[in-house]
Amino acid sequence: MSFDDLPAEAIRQRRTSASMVADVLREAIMCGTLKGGQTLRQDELANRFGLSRIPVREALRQLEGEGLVTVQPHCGTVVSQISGSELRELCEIRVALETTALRLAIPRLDDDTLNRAAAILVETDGEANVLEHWSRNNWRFHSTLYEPAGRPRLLSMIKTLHDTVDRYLRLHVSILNYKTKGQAEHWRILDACRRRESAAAVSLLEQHIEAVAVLLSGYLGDELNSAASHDAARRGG
Amino acid sequence: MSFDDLPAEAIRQRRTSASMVADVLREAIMCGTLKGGQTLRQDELANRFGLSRIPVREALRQLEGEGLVTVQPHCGTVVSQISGSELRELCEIRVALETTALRLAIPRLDDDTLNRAAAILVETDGEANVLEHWSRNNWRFHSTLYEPAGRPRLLSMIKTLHDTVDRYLRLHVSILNYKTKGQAEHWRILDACRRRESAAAVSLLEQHIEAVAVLLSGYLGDELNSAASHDAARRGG
DNA sequence: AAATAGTATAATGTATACGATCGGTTGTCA
DNA sequence: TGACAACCGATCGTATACATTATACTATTT
Repeated sequence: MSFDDLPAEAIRQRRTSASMVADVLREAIMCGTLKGGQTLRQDELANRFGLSRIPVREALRQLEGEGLVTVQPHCGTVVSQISGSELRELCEIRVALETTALRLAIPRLDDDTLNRAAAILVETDGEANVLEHWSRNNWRFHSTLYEPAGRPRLLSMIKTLHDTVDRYLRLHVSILNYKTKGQAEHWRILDACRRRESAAAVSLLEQHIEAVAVLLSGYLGDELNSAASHDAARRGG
Repeated sequence: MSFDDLPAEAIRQRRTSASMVADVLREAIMCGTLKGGQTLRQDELANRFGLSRIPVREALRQLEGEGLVTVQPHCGTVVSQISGSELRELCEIRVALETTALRLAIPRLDDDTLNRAAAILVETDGEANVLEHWSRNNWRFHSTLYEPAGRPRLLSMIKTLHDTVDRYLRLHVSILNYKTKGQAEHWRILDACRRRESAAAVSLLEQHIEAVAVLLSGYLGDELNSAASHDAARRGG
């Protein structure tokens, strides 16, 4: 993440500075460079980017709309922090949406798509355990299976959820421990897809996402587990 | 929607002008006062609100983050327009999420909640066919059933989807034609919930939302129907 | 000594002003 | 006559400057 020469880059790419600031901050939040709860001072960001506060403020507003930060009037902007129970919820939502996508996609999966998905898994098996590579290939695999469903909005929502969960997975889980298990699950899902066994594939996918939730439970602890047992505690107003 | 004295109102409510502009514009877009495809000029909005363009720009950025408008650099901001196939997609997503919410909620539905849901339906049956009342009570009924699930993020996502679909429903569908059918479906869903018949309730809910999609199909026409038959046409990059 | 009011400082919110970009129009040239 | 280039108005994007608000510290009072 380079904070330098942003205005020049903006001009080169024919985009506004505000958009690029939003991109950089979004990436930083997703990567964990900017951690949840951290407050963002406009002046500091503006200096760092070599801009005035105006485009920085607009970027922050956009990120607020995306739910990545919370702007508190006169009190600064803080990076959104997700609680354990919310993460578990996001996994539940992922199950609902991703199983829908997979169900729609399976009848439309052609050999080319299946081979591309397999190639991604082979590539992931072969390469070093770099966090960024794993995250990237993880999403590439999932989205390859979902894309044939032909549901762009659904895919976009899934990606947002996936990224958010992934952000916490990166911070709290040792990738070395998870990669083997995760990859094995990916292969099983792919096999079920190959055999066009929709119910089996959906079930495996559900377990796969559920496993992520459990993994996060272990690291984020009590709040998550208690939420699972008596989840009526957090009723929305 | 009053565009006047917004700054004074902002001070009174201890909020920023930008937030209030965002609220007013969001409401206007949701109500259909600002129609999809319409371009929003910053100067005009600023004059109307009695503000400079700065808070207006920030409001637009926030709405962009929420997906309600699209900011095209140097070319203005346009109110997002949803195609028929996208609307159909949103209904599919609603089915996935709302059935999940209802499944989680049914074991937790107590008599008080069921009575409140029934009261909303009785109230709706009794009152005049005013668009706003119907929309409002429609959401009140659904959310009353989902809230006991204790999933605030899920509920929030459902509300966003509900509002978006509702926005088009209002514009294109005569409420007089739909209210009777919709209410009848609501009563059937509530009955299934009363009997704690989860599968039946979920199935009825699915048909209820599906009916909305079909209704919109009728009004938005060809694109929607073609999307249903060969939906791979719109694959996302 | 503790609590409260007042003040100073730092950060945010907004207006004004200027520079940059886009779209349409006009004029010229082939 | 058609196509292309230069101009102009309108609109957008950003920097600067000022107003407002919150926080922390100090001083005074009880």
